[in-house]
Amino acid sequence: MSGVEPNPEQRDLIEATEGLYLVDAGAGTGKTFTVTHRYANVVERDGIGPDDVLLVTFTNNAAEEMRERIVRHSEYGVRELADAPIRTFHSLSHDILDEHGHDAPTFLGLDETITGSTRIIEDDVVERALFREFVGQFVDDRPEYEPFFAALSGTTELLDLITELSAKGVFPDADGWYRDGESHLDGDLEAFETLFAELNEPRNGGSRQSRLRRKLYRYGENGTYLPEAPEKREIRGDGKRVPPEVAERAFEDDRTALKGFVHDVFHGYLGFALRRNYLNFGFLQLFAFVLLCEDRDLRERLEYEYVMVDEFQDSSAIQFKLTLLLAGTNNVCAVGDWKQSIYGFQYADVDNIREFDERLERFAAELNRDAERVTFPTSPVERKRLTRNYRSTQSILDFSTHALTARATKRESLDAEAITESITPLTADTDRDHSRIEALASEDEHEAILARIDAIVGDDAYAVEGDDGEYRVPEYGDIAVLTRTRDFGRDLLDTASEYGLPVAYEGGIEVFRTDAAKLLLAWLRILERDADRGWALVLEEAGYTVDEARAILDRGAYPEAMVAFRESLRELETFGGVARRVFDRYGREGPTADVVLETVQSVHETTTFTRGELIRFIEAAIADGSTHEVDAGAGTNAVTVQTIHATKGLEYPIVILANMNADRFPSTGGGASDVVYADPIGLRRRTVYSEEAHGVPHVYDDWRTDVLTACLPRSYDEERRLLYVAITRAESHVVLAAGADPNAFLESLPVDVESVDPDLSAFRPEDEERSPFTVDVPVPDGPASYSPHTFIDDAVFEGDVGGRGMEFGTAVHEFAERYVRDEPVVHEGDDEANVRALIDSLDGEKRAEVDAFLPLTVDGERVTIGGVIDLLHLTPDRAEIVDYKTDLTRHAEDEYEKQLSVYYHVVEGVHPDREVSASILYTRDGERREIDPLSEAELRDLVRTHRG
DNA sequence: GGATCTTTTCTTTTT
DNA sequence: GAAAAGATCC
Repeated sequence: MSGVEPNPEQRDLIEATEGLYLVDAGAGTGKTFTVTHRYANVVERDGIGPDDVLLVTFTNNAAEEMRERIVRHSEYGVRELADAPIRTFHSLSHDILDEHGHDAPTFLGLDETITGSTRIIEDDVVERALFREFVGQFVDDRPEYEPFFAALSGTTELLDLITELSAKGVFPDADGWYRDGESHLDGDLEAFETLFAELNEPRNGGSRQSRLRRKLYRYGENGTYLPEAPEKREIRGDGKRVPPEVAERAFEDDRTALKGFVHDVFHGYLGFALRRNYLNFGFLQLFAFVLLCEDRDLRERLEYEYVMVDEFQDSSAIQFKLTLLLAGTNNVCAVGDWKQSIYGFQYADVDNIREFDERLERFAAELNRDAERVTFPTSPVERKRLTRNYRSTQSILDFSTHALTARATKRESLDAEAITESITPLTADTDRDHSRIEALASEDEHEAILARIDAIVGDDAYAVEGDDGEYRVPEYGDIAVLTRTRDFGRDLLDTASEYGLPVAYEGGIEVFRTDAAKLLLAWLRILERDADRGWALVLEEAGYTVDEARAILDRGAYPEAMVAFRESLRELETFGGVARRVFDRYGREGPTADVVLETVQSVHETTTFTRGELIRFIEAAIADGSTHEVDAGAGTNAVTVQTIHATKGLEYPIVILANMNADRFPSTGGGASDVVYADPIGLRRRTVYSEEAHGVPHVYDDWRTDVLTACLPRSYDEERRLLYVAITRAESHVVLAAGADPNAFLESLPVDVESVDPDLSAFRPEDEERSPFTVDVPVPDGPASYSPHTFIDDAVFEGDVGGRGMEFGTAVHEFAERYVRDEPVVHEGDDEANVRALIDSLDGEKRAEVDAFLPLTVDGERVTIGGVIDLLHLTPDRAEIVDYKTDLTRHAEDEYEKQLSVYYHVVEGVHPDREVSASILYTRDGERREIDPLSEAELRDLVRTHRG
């Protein structure tokens, strides 16, 4: 941090108080220092007081820090600033609604009111449950929307959409969309065509097909389109690029019905929330925005003479607009750094800062369309920058900029020059530069990191600057390990505690997904009602095989030691006591177990939960992966482990950036939702519900949306910024660490990667893992693919989503596969029971998972139709194909017919002497239906029509 | 260089 | 199940 006196750039900004400013304040440039001084400078003017200056931050912590520091720099004291508007957008909105929001909903055509008792829902688990309840009612009231719900995979997706629209300032009113909301939903054809054209540019100077054409190779392969969908060759064209007219053809369609559906759900939910007397965080801003738009007097009363927004790169569209409505003059100052924008998934919009002028103008014009709401001129915008960095050495700063041009994949092409040009270079304040920037890769990444930490501590080659400015050797507390994912951090933490290294994890952790929590859950279930699901896990943990466990469960003859332990647990009075006893017995100590214990204890103290309710609480916590804050608590001199996101704004002498692995960071792949809202294509749906197809309702895929989403650019910019944020946390040294397969980032950074074989002899692992119960039956080896964790996961799964949920289809499939292969199977619901009954009823040989690819020749071209057979049942003269289906409405029946026909011909080829048949088993009602396979000629025709 | 096939992934967290 | 990277074939 900078010294007491501001540097010239800082001083310049502190004194430039009048007018519009966009400040590019890079990492470690003393931003908070400057902003607080600027604030102090403003409030010291005649006639200006704290009430005239709005200072917005993004977290309550940051607001508090600002407030404290302003007290130090200004003539105002703690008390005078206590009520000063130094706030987050959310708390500001909350206050505005508290005081003036009673009738705000009427502006959206809602009769309900906002009152002082309206709660804010903070827990999204709770909100999701409420939303499900709302949807239940909604479906009853509005049966005409049944088809839309049939084409959706879940309600959460719909709630996510509502959250996203709220953040982007698109909301419904009584009979349409508030202000210009609808234009956002319609998308922007022109912008889309630009995007399309860009992606459709042939590559390599015209000799290679465009990226878009390459992407559309899979057009139609993962779904069924209605017959009027264009064929693949029509979409892809026969040259190097996709025919340009495809853009408009895919873009233009009538989405009145879809928009109507989303409108009614959104509007209905707003009413529901208000009737239930709650708002979510997004709705706070939504109503505050509406109120400020509609109530001119209120707006004029609330307007501030000076507005400063910190961390502007984290703002969303609606927050930008709120800023404009709250500013009474053009004394607006937005401070931020686009390079540190890493909250896109929370709808932070990096273009708010990157294209500030343009957005400012556009938003102001939108707001002023029918009345003057933004009363000040939106230009000129003066730019300021802070370029002196008080945190890192010059070599770390130089290195960090390479992160922004690092390739995310081997083949990614980047305009490195353009990126470099947009970066404001930072200059280190210190002349000293002894930084070590190194990279290591090791098969045992955890151990390699721990070994490196051990080597760094006390080594003066990694000297760090002490408070007195003198170099000193590093301690554990100087080191932070940053990772992309929580999982990695948690695992590293566990490994570290095994070796007795002082490591503390800071941030949210999915405590209930840890093995410790699962063990506790198992014992609670045993206590409650000797539940098999509990015993199964406990037996497995003790080393019993699946068959043994099953036998024990069947007879209810549990090992004596375990029964005795159960009785000893029964005597304990508190949940915390039970947890402690369980963890003691299993030797689970360390931070993760502590958090489970603390959470359980606090649940006991703050609620009147019964044991059954506690079990359900833990089950719910596991199901939605809810996180709990882990308290550092491992003493002061410990290595900090954090996710990169959690580390924002912090700094450490030595940063180890871990988990630079190809399969983790950046993440590629991933699915897409059924309803898509994205710039510039607007609101689309991926699946279409059709009534008429076969006399039975069916769901079809929408070819237009498939084409449109293929055109949306896939960018790894935010991943690069994440890398940048991590590196710029470091004051003195940076170590990048990877496992056996380093990612492309690491390969394209200018650093040598050292292969490491960690020497762990220096570590003394704590006590060998002991089994708390002796195994009193002989233990045969499990099947080759047996994994101890599958048992645990399976046991938890059922509690998970009530035995169903998103993994439902996969679970049944997996069950069958394992059952047929004689692999461990514990969890069994109705669907699985159906499948088991079917398999049991078959004699002869059964095989699972036979890949089936049927090569056909269509119009002289070879096409391959692929699939996976769920079960192949062989008897001496027959080969029967069985396919499990869990949901009757997902696909058109002819799709199943086609699939099974492929299997049929493949199996026929493999088993020429057997009579081949194919059938579908609907697991939901146990019904079995024989399919009459299409001939190869018929398949050929089908391929010709669907072309996919 | 394009088509086809195989493998691997589906995060992050604040209000 | 869907998307995208990477490997392999031609």
